[in-house]
Amino acid sequence: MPQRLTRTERQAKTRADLLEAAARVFAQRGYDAASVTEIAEEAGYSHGAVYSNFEGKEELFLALYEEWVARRVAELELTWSHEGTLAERARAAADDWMRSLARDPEPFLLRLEFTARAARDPGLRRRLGTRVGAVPLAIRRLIEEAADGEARRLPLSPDELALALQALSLGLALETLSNPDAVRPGVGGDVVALLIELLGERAARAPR
Amino acid sequence: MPQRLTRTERQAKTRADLLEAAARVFAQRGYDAASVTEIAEEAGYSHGAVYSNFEGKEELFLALYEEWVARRVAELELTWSHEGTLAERARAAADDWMRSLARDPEPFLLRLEFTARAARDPGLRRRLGTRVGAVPLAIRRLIEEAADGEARRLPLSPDELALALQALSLGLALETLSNPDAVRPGVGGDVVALLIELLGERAARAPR
Amino acid sequence: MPQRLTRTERQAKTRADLLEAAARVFAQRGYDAASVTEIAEEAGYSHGAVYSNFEGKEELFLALYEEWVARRVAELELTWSHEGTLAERARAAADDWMRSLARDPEPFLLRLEFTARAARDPGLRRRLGTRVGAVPLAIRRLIEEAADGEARRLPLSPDELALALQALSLGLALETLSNPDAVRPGVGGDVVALLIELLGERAARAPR
Amino acid sequence: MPQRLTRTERQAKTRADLLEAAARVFAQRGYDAASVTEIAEEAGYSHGAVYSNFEGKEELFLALYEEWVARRVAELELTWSHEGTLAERARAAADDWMRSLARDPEPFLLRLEFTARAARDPGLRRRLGTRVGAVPLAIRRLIEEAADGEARRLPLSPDELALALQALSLGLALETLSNPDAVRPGVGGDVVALLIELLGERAARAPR
DNA sequence: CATGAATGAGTGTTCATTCAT
DNA sequence: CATGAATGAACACTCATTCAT
Repeated sequence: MPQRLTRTERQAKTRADLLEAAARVFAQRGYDAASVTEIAEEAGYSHGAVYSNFEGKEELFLALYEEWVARRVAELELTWSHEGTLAERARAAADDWMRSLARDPEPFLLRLEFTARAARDPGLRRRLGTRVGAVPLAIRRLIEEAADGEARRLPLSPDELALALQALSLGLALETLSNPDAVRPGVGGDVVALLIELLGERAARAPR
Repeated sequence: MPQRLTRTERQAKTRADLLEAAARVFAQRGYDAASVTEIAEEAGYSHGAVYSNFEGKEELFLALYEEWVARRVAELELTWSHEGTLAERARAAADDWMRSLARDPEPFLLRLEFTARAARDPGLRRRLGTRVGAVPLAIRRLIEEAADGEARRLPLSPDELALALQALSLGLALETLSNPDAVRPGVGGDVVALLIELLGERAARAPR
Repeated sequence: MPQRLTRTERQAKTRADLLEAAARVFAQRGYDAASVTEIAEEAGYSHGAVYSNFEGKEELFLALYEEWVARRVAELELTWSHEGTLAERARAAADDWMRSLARDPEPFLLRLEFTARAARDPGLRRRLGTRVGAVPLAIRRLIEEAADGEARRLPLSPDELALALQALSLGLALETLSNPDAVRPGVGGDVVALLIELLGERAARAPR
Repeated sequence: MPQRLTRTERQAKTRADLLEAAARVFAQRGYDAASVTEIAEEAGYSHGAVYSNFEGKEELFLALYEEWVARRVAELELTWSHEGTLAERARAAADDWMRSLARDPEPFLLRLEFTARAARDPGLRRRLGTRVGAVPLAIRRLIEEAADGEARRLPLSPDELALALQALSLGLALETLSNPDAVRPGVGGDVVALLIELLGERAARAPR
């Protein structure tokens, strides 16, 4: 039984090892400065192993990024799953995001590198887009789910509310990176919660 | 008369020529792919001229970026200078920004590249920070100036309102680049104006 | 009946499939650029199959080259078997060679590559030599067979006449490849026939 | 005076050094196996120097090959310049060629490599062709010059005689490389001289 | 016999930068 | 100030080959 699937299992292990090592090395050096050889050696393989398991450096990165996005979405769903009003949940999610950024900014930094790169490479834009798009999709879904009694009446469609919240989060992340001192911890949650409360107040006064 | 200041003028001309060429080449290729030689030749010099006028490629870029920021601030001030309420001005500024992004995304793309790069290079972070910081500074100043009768009563300090508006703009820019179809033109202005109106409504109902 | 010799037959089939695929791929790409994997896949196997049936890439090529030489010799013999004088037969053979070169220059090109390579690799020289040598051998044999009444009296031994005819053919092939326009079709046959006629004329005037 | 042209002279020296080193390294290893770095180091420079003086490895080779061809043509003209009949001169030239091949086969081997390569690369074919073509051109010119009284009456145009002599030489070179034992030293001269004599004899008996 | 994961040798090229002129 | 020859660091990728299954 432990011998079954040996072939396949071993390959899966190699792949996982490489992804783990890639996470460390990309984080430390950035995409360009990270060499395939260093990643492979960090994982205990020859660089050729990367080419046996991925199309190349870019695909390795994209596979890794996909994992990060999935993890981010899972975190978001976990945070959101706690009880509370829409505003409370959104505040929690925003604070969560800002904390994750402070703890480990690398996925976001690498996203920035790749967004710039993708703007000059249509093929990459498509491949990156399908990964990156998962987060706003999840946000919209969560808002819609939470919206049974609440969000439906807001003077902003779930779509555009999701867009605005995501934009606020990304923008604050960018500002934090550019000038950490200018962004008070907690301001993200405050602004997000305030926005939703304000929307709620207007909805209350001017019901459809 | 045309010969006066020849020495200094000539150098200034070379420098200006190089910056102009750099703008074209960086925009077309991105920072890494733009070669010093190509920039110099685009300007009609040899690559050595770059090293006579700038410390190196990075300083050339930073000087150029400084110009872009100054231009962006000037545009912002111009847009803002039109009559109107705070919300109207903010909407105009946001729409203006999104249009400038659609027309010429390169300065923003290059900022993304450099933000990521700066996160791993403290010296660069400092040098980039002093340039990039000019925009949020200007936004805050404009809000404060416009706030004589209006903004002072808002339930958000000018500082944090400026931060939020800037974050919204940057975030929408990032989303536009990642997935152009997801960002309706005009949504930036709508959200920004809505936020300010909502703030105003609450202020009206709950005066300090 | 269709099941008989399955074991051996199947292997022979694989080997034959690989050789056939190798002919196509080597011809299309040249030796270096042809990859073992592409050859194997062209034949419908994995690259490992090549290593089960041949020592490696070089041996695969040499086996293929041997086939080409055998085919070339067979063609030569067929052409030669038509009735005629020595000069007529030689002309036909030369024209035949030049046509086969125009139709499919690859075997000759690969020979050039390998001749150069063999000059720096004694082991390869030996292995290539035994294959390549079959053609001049055949030429000499054909000349001798045809020489009953004729060639024996020529002022050049069959050996050296064979050498000269072969040299003429190879040299014209090389010139054709280097500058196709400089080599009129048919010039090969003309020169070869002329040489033999001239030899015959002298022999007639100055019998041994 | 020794300081004048320093800049230019120094560069010319570098270029010459690199060509000289390239001759040694290409000869020893063949084109593919010769690395740019080894050539540069053999000449006492960094590999970058190659790229300052030549477009790349291929251009370096082609420049070198051009020199070889020029030297070959010069040798040919020197040999030919000795007094004698057409047959005597052609014999001397052929023997000379075969000796130069025995002494230093590398230029010819490299030509074989490049002929094969050029057959799959039209751009290279053109660039190689202009170099290689110089030799047959010279042969034809020499024949025509010597032909005042003699060659004009031969039953073969100078063009085609040049072609035949060149083909014989190239073909014998190829055979020598493939199987040195099969090619008696001097056979080249013998055959070439015999061919011309035979042509002369027929011309004498059947004057135009 | 055939497969395919993993190995690891091998290299041309680009380009920012320096510095002598 | 501007030139441009020379430097040298840095790297993804291909592919023949091996070997466990």
